[in-house]
Amino acid sequence: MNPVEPERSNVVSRAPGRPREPETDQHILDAAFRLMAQHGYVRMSMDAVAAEAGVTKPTIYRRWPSKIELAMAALSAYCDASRPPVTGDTRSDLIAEMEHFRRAISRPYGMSLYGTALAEEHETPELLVAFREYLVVPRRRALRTLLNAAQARGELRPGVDVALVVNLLIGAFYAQYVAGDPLADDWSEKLVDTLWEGAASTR
Amino acid sequence: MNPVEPERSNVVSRAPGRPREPETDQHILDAAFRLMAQHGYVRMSMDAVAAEAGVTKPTIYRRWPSKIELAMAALSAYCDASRPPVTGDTRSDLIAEMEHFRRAISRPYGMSLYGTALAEEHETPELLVAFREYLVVPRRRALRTLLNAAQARGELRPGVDVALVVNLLIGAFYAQYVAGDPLADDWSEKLVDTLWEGAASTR
DNA sequence: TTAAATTTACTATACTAAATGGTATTTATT
DNA sequence: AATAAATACCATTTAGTATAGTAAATTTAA
Repeated sequence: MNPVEPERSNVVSRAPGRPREPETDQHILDAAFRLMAQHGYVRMSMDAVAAEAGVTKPTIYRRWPSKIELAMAALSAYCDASRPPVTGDTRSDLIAEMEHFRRAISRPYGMSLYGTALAEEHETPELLVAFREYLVVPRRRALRTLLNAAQARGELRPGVDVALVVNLLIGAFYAQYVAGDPLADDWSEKLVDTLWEGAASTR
Repeated sequence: MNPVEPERSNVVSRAPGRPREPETDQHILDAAFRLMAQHGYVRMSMDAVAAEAGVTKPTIYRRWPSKIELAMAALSAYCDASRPPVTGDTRSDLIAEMEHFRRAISRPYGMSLYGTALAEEHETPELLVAFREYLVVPRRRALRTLLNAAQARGELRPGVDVALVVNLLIGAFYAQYVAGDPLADDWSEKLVDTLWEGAASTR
């Protein structure tokens, strides 16, 4: 997933020859990510990536052997490991995590990446695999950890499937977006509370 | 959204000239829908549609003026108005509707269409608009109707946002699919029950 | 110490082969 | 005569490559 490193005969001493421009890797990855989110994988052209990164095409191909490799590297590089801190209060921790998610998909083109990853499922399955690994799994794992802790503290109704609750939480955002409705500021709070208390009026 | 009809000076008498092949419209729409679902809108080529429909490109362009118009027509034609019957039992009606949905996105390429519609949000926004109108809105409306009736019967906890419950129900499928996990046969039932009773152990 | 040789990175440009949306022209059918 | 359909075509775009020359680093030799 990382750029192809030039061979080195000696680990300590610098390799001979002109060293790579140090900032170029990131410029290319940023451009690729942005163009893929905005236009989709198919419409992300290598010419456009080169132009936006301020380099030429051979400079890209020196680092990544193909368009799909570049796209996967861009997803990997974007992978946002920063998560909201865990306090131990289940409700506020869930809301914080969902707010983090809401802001992510409220960014410009924040949801389009989901689209192109799903759309490429059959043509370019590696893209969906990478997308899941770098952008989907980390958030799901964080939510699962929160809910497992709540379950250990006896805060969950017996028999509740934690994975299903994760799907309910995350999916509600997808559904709202797919429907074309806006994600209001108090959405995360209402979402967590409704799911926590349930929809039914009687037990 | 319908194919362009040739002008007719007289409603009763037949229009002059060679009549259109009667089944061609549907063949083209079927091919367009299938190819769009399988390969995505960008990769759905007019040549491939023509080949799969057993016609030539000008035959398509006689009916729809452009690729995007054909794609929207294909979505419209696919629009599945058939819904499971409503019995009045909220739980079983919800489960039936969700099972209907589960089967739809479990079909081959059933979810890829969501992907390409989302991916085209900025390049071809008409596609997402049509997708919402023909494939998203009908299902959401059916669920909303079910839940409104339940609410009128006092079956919902006071203050519950019906639109939010719709998002929770539908979105859970999306989230499961995006995560790459299979949609088991008892999914709809577990989903409805979990959401109905809530996740919390105490009131 | 210094200059040349070597090695690698980068730019610029052109190119290929294939695919694509759309059309002008011709032929077939009623 | 009038319309539908088929053939052949066009202009453009695209991923990827090839070539020629320049820039920046190290290695080697005088």
